[in-house]
Amino acid sequence: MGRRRVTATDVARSLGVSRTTVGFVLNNTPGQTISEQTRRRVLDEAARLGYRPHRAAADLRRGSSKVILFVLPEWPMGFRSHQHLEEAALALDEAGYSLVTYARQTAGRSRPLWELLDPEVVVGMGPFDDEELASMRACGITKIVPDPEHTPPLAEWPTITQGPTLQVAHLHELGHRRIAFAGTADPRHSLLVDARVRATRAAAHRFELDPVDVALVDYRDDSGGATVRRWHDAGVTGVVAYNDDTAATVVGAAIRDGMSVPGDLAVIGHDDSPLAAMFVPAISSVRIDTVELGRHFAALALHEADGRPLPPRNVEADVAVVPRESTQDR
Amino acid sequence: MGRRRVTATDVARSLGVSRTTVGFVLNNTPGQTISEQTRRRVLDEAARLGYRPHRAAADLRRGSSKVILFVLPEWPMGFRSHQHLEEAALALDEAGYSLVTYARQTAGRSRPLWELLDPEVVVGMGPFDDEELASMRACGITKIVPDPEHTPPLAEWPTITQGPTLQVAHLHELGHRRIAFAGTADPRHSLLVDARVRATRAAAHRFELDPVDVALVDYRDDSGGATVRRWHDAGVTGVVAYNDDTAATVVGAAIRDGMSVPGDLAVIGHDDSPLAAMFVPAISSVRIDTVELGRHFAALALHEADGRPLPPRNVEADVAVVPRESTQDR
DNA sequence: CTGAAAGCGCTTACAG
DNA sequence: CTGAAAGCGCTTACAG
Repeated sequence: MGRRRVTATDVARSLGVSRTTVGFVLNNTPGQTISEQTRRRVLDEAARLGYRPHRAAADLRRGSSKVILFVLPEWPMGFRSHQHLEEAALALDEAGYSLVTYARQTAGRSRPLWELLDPEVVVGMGPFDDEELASMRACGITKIVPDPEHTPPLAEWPTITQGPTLQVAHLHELGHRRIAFAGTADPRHSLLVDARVRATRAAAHRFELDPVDVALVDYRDDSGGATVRRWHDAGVTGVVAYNDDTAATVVGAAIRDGMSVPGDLAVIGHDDSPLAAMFVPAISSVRIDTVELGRHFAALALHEADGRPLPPRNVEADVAVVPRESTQDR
Repeated sequence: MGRRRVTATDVARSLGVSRTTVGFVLNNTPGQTISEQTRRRVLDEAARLGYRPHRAAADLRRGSSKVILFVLPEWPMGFRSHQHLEEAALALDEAGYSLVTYARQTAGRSRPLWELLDPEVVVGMGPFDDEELASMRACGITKIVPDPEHTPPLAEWPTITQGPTLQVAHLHELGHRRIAFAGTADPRHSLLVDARVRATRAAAHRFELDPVDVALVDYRDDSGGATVRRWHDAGVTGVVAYNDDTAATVVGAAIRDGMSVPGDLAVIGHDDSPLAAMFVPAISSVRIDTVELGRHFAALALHEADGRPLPPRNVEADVAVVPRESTQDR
């Protein structure tokens, strides 16, 4: 039990071959001509002894870690978004890299994971702020996705704009001419709220709708009620909500205020979370399928890591409206 | 930009002192007598050159990683639970360890993070299954919390039983004699559902309530509706829900079925998530404050890592009922 | 087809 | 108060 770890030297000694040979076999080093018999013997013996390469030693020698760090956005991701991480992990695994995901510790003063892991590439699912970039550079990390020098604003990322565009299209189709946007007051979301506001306004403009009023609501106070009354008085009939939580806040406020949903106010959320289906009335939403997105991020990371060809840019996610009671009467 | 990394040798050479001295200063090695002046010069020069220790080299030499890995439970944690991770990270940071959190990749076949990081201790927020334990042991990881040999079943962890106990007490206080338990059909939650069912039954027994019927509901089908009708026919008047999502499913089903909440059926959730406050009617819940829990886990980890005194066991979290409309009429 | 050997950057016992 | 040196386990150029 408490015996020291098995090293490649142990495997070599036990077999009477050299460490080098063992190394070549275990690393599948190209350009070497190890007899099939030796190869098998090494592999079998390594398995028998329970050999596992010592990561620190390999990293030290290699000079790099084979780790790719995915930094999750500061806004809590919808449950569905996690599937694109799985996709990315698979793609990177095949390429010999390990994907580690990192949720920023907002409050904690603990050191960011990139200091600890020496990742070869750091991939952000949203932009990095200056402090983070400085910290990465201090660690000698130069491979950063998206490229900090040429990151377009979030509001121009196609995967960000697709959802709001569909939300507006849905309301437009149902005959709404004056719509409003409801965001959350939670500051972690503010970047994304901003981006979706812009996308919503752009879409409304394309559909020649009235100017879009924007309000931030908080489920813990009456901001929802006040907002809903104001919108109603101003002739707003449709609401694009930042996400399903926000949509629920707006719908809840409207109902508590005696309005009918969707009669007086139609509301569409974003993410198609379980909440949207559970709510009474059930909340229309937008579902984003992000499997392809995961592969895209993995490809970007590999491009940075070892110069593989760049994947095509501007990937569009697979997006669909999920119509429910909050926009359409049964 | 592209210059190679700064090593401790660089710092020593630049100052005309030995590597050893630099090492002693940088590691704050106890029992050494470095002059304050030298100490300052080393520290300043290291900062000026932007020296950062090479983790892989230090790990290799030290023979250990100074990493403690927290494995998140398979059930998605409530947003509030993350605060105890922050607490733990702080406590460990002070002790010279780094905390890394790891969310199991359920679908992906990617390798678990303990293979990659060589953590000194792996801490689970719930029990590990046999496959995981085998994988850890194959990696030479022997320090595992909770101790796989002596882990009481989840249903006996005080932090698990407190919530259901309060839920039952709340319904009992309101005069309910026949209650039921609603769990989720989502398999990721099944362990925790089980534990809470047992705690609920135990509490109901203590209060001398009628036997507790248990049903699993799924917001995507009519299981909620069928369950609610069955319970109503059986004289059930109060429902302990596994969490707020489940509570919302039950409340939604009851309302859609024409029942009144809490008149015909009182429902209390668990976690005090935003959803509980947003729902119409607002859902009573149980709030668990887990800050102390974080420190507790950190202390357990440090005990394993370097033998610090064991913290007192059986910590109770700070728990409170948050009464809302779903159990009490306004 | 296989082996002897260098060296990654660090920590730390040992010797002044 | 400070330094010369060993060695952690690995990868890989080089030499047979």
